[in-house]
Amino acid sequence: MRNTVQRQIILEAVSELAIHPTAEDVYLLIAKKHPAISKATVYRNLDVATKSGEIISIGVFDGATRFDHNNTKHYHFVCESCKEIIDVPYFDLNEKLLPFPDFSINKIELTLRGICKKCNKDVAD
Amino acid sequence: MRNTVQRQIILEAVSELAIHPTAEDVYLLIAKKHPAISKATVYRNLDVATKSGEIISIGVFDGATRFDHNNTKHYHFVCESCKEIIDVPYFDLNEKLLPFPDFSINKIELTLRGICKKCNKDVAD
DNA sequence: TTATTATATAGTAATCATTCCTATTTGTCA
DNA sequence: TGACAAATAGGAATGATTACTATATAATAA
Repeated sequence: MRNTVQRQIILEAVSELAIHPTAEDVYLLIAKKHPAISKATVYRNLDVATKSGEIISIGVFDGATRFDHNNTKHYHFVCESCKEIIDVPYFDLNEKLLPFPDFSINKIELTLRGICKKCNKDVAD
Repeated sequence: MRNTVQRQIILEAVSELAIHPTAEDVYLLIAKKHPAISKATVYRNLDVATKSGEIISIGVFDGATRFDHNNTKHYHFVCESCKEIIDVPYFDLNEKLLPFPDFSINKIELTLRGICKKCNKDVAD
């Protein structure tokens, strides 16, 4: 894997956006300062970085894949009202998964859906 | 909601396919016996049935949404080798989620990824 | 440092999943 | 049975992503 300028810029953009951007989000942010970087390069680099574990890809809604610069173990909460995706701290599920020895588990994806604190408050107002 | 012939046929196909078919899978199965049913009708009915809770939609990979005739609470395991999607029995996570009172949770989506028993055996051979 | 070479890129076309659109059909209910 | 709103068929349009190809550029060795 070659260390290209584009690759650096793309990964920096994922970190800068922080809040689980789509490939399109990343492309749009980059395009301001680096209009020559093509969308295909953004997609390819996000894919490569996901496979190498530098970032995480999550599929939560709308079809568009989202990317997470936080590559440590954690889960996600999606607010059905404001659509915000909030990181949920990791907790261990080993004991819960003991009853399923047939599955050799490499990865656990947990997505909670509901209403976030802020949106609940809005309703109360 | 009107009870159309197409609707019945589509929901029967989801049950018949059982193993988490895509809209395309459903369409192809139906097309054999009912070539006049359009793909748009398949998509629309799968969407309506998902919203009414008759079936469940899951997004696991490939971009294509998959549908589950089993509309009871349960989780999924995706084999990274054979790509099979296997239902995992429901287990309660309430105690694990107590530390997150800010989230008003309506739905829990848990997807495990790894290698299924059958594929693990194949490697051993 | 320079030449070599294989990999990455830019730009665009193509593909795939899904939704939209509209004339026509068909459940439903009076 | 008739009226009408809702659903359908079929195809066009959209949005996300991948494929393609000529060109550019990291990496490596001389």
